[in-house]
Amino acid sequence: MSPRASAPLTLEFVLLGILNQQPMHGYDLYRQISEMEAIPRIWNLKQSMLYALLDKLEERDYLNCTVIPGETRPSRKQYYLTDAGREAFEAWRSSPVRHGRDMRQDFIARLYFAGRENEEGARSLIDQQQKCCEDWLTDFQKQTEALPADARYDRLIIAFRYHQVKGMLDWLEICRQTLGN
Amino acid sequence: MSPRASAPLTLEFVLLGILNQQPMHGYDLYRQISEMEAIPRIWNLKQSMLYALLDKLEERDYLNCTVIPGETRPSRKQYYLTDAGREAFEAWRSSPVRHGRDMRQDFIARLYFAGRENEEGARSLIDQQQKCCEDWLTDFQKQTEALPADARYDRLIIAFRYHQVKGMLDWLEICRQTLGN
DNA sequence: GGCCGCATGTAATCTGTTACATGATTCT
DNA sequence: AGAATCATGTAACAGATTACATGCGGCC
Repeated sequence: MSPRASAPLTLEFVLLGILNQQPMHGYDLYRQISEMEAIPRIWNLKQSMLYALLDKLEERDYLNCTVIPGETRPSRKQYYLTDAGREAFEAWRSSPVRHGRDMRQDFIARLYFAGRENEEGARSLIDQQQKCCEDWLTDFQKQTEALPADARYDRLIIAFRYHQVKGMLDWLEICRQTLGN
Repeated sequence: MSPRASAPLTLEFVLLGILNQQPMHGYDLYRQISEMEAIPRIWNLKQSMLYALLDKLEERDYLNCTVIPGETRPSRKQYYLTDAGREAFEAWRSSPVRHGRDMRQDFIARLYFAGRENEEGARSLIDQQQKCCEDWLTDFQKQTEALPADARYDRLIIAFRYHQVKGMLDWLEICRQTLGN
C-alpha cells in the first residue's frame, strides 16, 4: 500500500491529543481508535503500526511511559505526554495550517481538538485560518498578475487554487456558525 | 524526503505524454523537464529517479527503447511508447478523475495533454469531470442527510468537501471559457 | 592537466507498512 | 482441548529516493 503523505504528521498529533485527554497503553488506545469512525476510515491503522508510532513519539520525547507490570496479564506501558509533547500539541492545535492542501485533514483535526478544549480556542483558530486564506488569495492575485498574458495553463492552475481557497473561506464561515451556538 | 503520494501516478503519465509527442532518451528528457517550470516545482525529480521511472515504465510494457550506440559518446536509449502505453495514456488523458483530491495535480495534467491534442478533447474532459463533480455533490448531500443530528464534526467534514467541489465546478467553468476561445 | 558535458546506471538508504511471534489467561 | 482476549513487539518487505560510480571526449 502507498505510504501516507507524512508531511503534516496529523495522525501523530491526533494520537497525542487522545493521550493528552487520557493516558493509556497501546492496546487500549488501539481499541478506542478502532471504535471511532473518522480515524479508521482515513488512516487504516494496523495494530503494529500504532506501536511503531508510539515508539517514534517516545523517541522524539513527546511521550513518556510508566511500565505497569501485570500480575496475570502482560505488562502494560502507560503513555502520557511529556512537557515537550504537550507544548507541541498545544502549538499544533492552536495554530493555522500554512498550505491549502493541509486543510482537508490536518486543519479539521486541529479544529476538533481546539473546540474540545474550549470554544474560544476554536474561534481563535478559525479566525487565524481565515486570515491565512485571505493572504493566500492576495498572493494568488499577485502571482496571476506577474504571469505573461499567454500562460493560459499557469493561469488555470492558480485559478484552481484560488477557487479552492474561496471554498475554504465559505466553509470557515459555516464552522464559525456551527460552533458558535 | 517524504515519498510522493503514488496513487494517481500522475508523473508517470506526464512522462508518457512527453515521450508520446517526441521519443527521447533519458538524458534529453531530464534536461527538457528541468527547463520547465511546473514539473520541477511540483515533483523535484532527480536524474537517477527519472531513469528509475523509465525502467519501471519499460517493465510495465508502456515504453520500449532502441539502443543507439554512440561512436564517441555513451550509447543512448531512445524511448518510445508501446501500443499498450499509448492506449493507457489516451485512457488517462481522456477520462475524469474519481476523487476530488486528484483534481489539483492529476486532472490539471490530464487537461493539459487533452487540450494539447485537440480542443474537443479538452471540452469533453471538462464535461465529464463536471458530471463527476455534480455526482459527488449529490453524494455529499445524501451522506449529510444520513447523519444523526448531533454529529457536528462529521457534518463539517462533509461540508468541507462540498465547498471544495463547489469551487471545482466554478473553476471548470473558467476552464471551459479559457479553452473555448 | 583539470573540469565540464554526455549518458547511464548501481547500490545503499530510509521509511512506512505488514506478517508474524510470543505467552499467559479465560471462556466455551 | 481449542479459541479468544490481553499486550507487546520483531523481522522482513516494498517502494521511493539519494549518493555515488563509470568512462569518454572536448574545452580552457
